Amino acid sequence: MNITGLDVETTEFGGNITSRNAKMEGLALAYSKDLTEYHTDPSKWIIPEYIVAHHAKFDLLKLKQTGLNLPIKFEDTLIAAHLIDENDGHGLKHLARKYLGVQPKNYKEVDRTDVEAFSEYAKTDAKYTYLLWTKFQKELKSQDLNRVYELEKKIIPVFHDMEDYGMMVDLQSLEELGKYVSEQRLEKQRKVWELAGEEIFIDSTKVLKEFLYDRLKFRCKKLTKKGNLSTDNEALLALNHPLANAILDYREFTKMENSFTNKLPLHLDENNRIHTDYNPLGTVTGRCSSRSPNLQQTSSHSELGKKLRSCFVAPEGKKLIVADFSMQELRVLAHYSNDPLLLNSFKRGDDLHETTAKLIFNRSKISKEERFISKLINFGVIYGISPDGLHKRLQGEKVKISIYDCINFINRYFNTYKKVKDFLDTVSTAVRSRGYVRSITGRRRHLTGETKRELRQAANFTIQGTSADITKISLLNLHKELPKDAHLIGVVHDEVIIECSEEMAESVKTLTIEIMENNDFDLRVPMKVDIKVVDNWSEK
DNA sequence: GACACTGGCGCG
DNA sequence: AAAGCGCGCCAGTGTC
Repeated sequence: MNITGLDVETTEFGGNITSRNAKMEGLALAYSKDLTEYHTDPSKWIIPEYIVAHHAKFDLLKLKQTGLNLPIKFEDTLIAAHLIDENDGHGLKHLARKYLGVQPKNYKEVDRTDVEAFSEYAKTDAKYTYLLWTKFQKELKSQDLNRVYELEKKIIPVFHDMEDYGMMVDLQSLEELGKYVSEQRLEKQRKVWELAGEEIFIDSTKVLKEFLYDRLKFRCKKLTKKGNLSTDNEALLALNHPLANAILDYREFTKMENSFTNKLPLHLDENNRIHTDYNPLGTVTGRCSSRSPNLQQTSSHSELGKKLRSCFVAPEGKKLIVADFSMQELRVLAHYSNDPLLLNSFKRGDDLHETTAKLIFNRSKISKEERFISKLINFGVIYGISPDGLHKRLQGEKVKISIYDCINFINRYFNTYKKVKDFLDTVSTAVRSRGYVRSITGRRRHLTGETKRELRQAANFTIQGTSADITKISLLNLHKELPKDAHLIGVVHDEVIIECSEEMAESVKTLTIEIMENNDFDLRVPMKVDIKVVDNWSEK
C-alpha cells in the first residue's frame, strides 16, 4: 500500500475556536515529493487508504467530524518524532529543517487570503510529512521503538471517543460552590486585613513579600528558585504566625475560585459536559497531559476539593465507575527490583506502608505516625528522596522528626529492601553507559546520568514510564472490550473514569477490574484495582 | 494589546 | 550550591 502525506487545514484558533471545534477548510495530500494537491472543495475530499499525518490525533479527528471516511491505515510523524527524540522540538517545520535540510515558511508568514500561496503552503506541509515518514520509519525500527509506536497510534481513537463523550458537570452545584467559595474568600481576606492592620493586596507576591519581610521584619526561611524571598506555603507555614496562616487560608479559596469554580463553566458544552483535550505524549515519561481544562489537576484532597469533585456527576439513570490502580508505581518498583519482601507484601495483599513500617521500625505493632512516615518513604524512593527532602515533607505535615532520624529511616529502608538499592544502581549504570533508559514498552528517555538529578530522573522514568504504559494498555483494552454504551470519560494517570447505565454498572465494574488487572507485560507482581460505582467523582 | 516570565499551587 | 519525579493554569508583573 502506498502512503500519502496528509494535512488538514482548518479555521484559525482563538477565542472560542479550539482544536476541538475548529472546522476543516482544506485537504492537502502528498503522493510523492513531486505530486501534491490541495482541495478546499469538500467534494474533492477523498481520503487515501494509507496516510501519514503530523499529529494524526488532530487530522483524523477533523476527518471524522467532517464525516469523511477514515484511512484504513495511518502513520504519525509527530508520535515518531517524540519517541525518537523526546527532548527535541516536535513541530513539523523544525523537523523539516533538521531532517530534510529545508527552510520552511512559518504559518505566520503566509497570507491566508492569498489562495495560491496558502495552497502552496498546505501542500508543502503534506510533502514534508510524507518525506519525514520515510526517515522515521527506518529510525523506529532500528531504534527498537515499534512496540511503543504502535501503542501510541492505537490509542488515538480511544482519546477521540473519550474527549468527544466528555464528562458531565452539575452546573447548579458548581455555581452554588462558586458562591460559597467567593463569599469565603472575602471573609478570609477580611481576616488577613484585620491581622495585618491594613488592606494589603494579598494576591501580589511582590506586595506580600515587602509587607512580611520588610515592614514586619519576619525572617523568611525560604528562597524562590530565582533567589528571592518566598511567600509560598512552606515559607508561610514556617513563620508559624496567625497572619501567615490566614494568608494560607485565603489562598486556598482564591486558588479554588480562580482555577476551578470560575473557570470550569467556561469549558462546558450545551449539555454541561466538559471535553478535556488530552495529549497522549504530553510528557517525557509517557504520561498524558491534559488541558482546556486540565482535568488531571482537579482538586481532590481537601474538603473543598471533595466538594469540587462532587460536581462531576453521572447523568440521571447513569453511574460513574471510578477505577484506580492501587499503588501502581510501587508495584512497578517491586517488579523491576524483584525484591522478595516487596513482592511478597503485594502477593499476600498486605498493606505495604504497614509492612514497611514494621520492617524499618522493627516492631509488630506500629503507630499511625510510623505508618505515615513509611508511606512517605515508600513513595519518596520513586522520586529519589533525600533525608532533607523527607524531613521537609514531614515538617510540612507537622510531623516532628529530626533530620538524623530521617537519615536513619532511609538507611533502614534500603537495608530492608536490599534489591531496591540494586535496582537503582542498575539503572544508574545502564543510563551512564547507554545514554538512555527504557520503560517496559521500550519508550526511551535520553539522559547522561552525569548528575545526581539525572540519575533520579532515570530511575523515576523507568517506574513512571512503565506505569504510564500500563495505564495506556488498559485504556486500549477497555476501549476495545467494554460494551458499546459504557464510555471511558476520563483518565488521571493511574485512574480511569467510565460512565454507563445504572443497570449495567455492576457488570461493567467486574469487567473493568478484569481488564485492568491483566496485561501482557509478565509482571512479577499482581496489579490491583480499587473501584467504585458512584453518582459523582468524589463519592466513596 | 500581545507576549513572556515568575511565583505559586492543583494533581498523580 | 543544592535540588525528590512528572505536568498545566492562574494572577501579577514586566516588556515591547
